[in-house]
Amino acid sequence: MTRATTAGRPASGGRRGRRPGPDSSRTAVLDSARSLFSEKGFDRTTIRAIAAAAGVDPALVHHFFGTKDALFRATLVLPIDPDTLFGVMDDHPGDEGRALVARVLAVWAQPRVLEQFTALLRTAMSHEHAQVALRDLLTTELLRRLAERVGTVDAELRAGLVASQLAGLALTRLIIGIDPMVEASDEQIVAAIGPTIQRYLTGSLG
Amino acid sequence: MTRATTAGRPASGGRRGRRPGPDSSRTAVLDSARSLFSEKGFDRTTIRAIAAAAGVDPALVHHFFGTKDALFRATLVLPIDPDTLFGVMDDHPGDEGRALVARVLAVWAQPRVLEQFTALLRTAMSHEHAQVALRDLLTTELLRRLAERVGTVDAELRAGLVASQLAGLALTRLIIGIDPMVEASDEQIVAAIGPTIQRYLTGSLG
DNA sequence: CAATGAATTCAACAACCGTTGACTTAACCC
DNA sequence: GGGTTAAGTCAACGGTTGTTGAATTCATTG
Repeated sequence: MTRATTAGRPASGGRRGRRPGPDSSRTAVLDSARSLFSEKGFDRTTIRAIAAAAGVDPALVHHFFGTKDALFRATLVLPIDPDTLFGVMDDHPGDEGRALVARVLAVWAQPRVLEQFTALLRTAMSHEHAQVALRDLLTTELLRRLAERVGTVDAELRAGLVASQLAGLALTRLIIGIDPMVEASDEQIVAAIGPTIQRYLTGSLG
Repeated sequence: MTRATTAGRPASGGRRGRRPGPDSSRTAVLDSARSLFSEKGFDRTTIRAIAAAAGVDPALVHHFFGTKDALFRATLVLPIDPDTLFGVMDDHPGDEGRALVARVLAVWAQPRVLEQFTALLRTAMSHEHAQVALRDLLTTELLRRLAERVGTVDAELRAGLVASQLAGLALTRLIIGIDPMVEASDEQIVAAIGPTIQRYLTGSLG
């Protein structure tokens, strides 16, 4: 419960000046921004809407973060430790695929992470900055580490295939909402997609 | 070469009134709109930019299509015949996965189709209309027909899994541009992803 | 060749957006 | 407790956007 203010619309009564009490309205702005960016994407989210959701004046957003792009970037300090993500693979030799999928689903279950990830995914579709950011994130953080673990000649292609299946899972399950993918249990997803990842990692691609 | 005008910026010299010659500037607007929607998505594409690319006044766009949403919808008369898409599966019994992937790649090779598809995908990320449109397109046109062909009890989940891998392929290869996925040849993609689709269709999901 | 209608442009409106600068109030430090 | 600094608001500017209505020119038909 780090949320300050009741997140209503105007300010606390319309008064001016500094707020009394433990005013962490900076994090309130960040939370509202994360939520709105995640829900509507970058372009359809206005600074005024963020400010209103945080119960704050629009000018305060600029006071804290400067520009809208900067606010978006501040939203994206990702709490996903790649080593934690891939470390689980070491614990299940021969069954890395299922382990990785289960891990990914567990990570997406964290609301904060889910919001950041969907916001990045949504924005990356039409905003060049986010597109580059997502590509770099996938390439350097994900693909590179995966390729290192695989070690074979076609490691990069294998890592790309893994990314493609996981990206498609995110798209159909989190963003677009294809019914059977949304309603399927985590266990069903792991059972269905795990072997695919396993084959992309270590199987034959011929 | 159905394109009219040289697609410059203003009009033909700045004159008023009706243009002489075979005025197919309506389709010029449609082409420009398709191209820009595909490149930048719905929100970041302005009617003024579309008009400029078509060498036409912004007001003409409204004269033809009314609202911006209507123009977008007019852009989306999809030339993908689902039966043509899935018909290829009948010709390769037991190898439907590879056949379907190859077919999908061939369809994406058509510039017109590629533009419409990427525009829809980009816009579906943040625009509710397009999101519903894409979901319905996938669900009724794609999943339903796929499910009919599969016929088993878990047909819907299987169709959803197919959609997830194909959507991820589109995302990484067409939109975000993950290097190994872009540079891979069609044959490599078919060889790698075809068996995945095959397993989702007819294999064991346990 | 006059008349009708459609194609096309011009100019502008109203709304909204991101951003800025001046101002006010509270918290904090010596 | 006075002074400094940061939090917070207000009002407004300049730009862009979707959209509209009137005016103008061409194609077409009788």
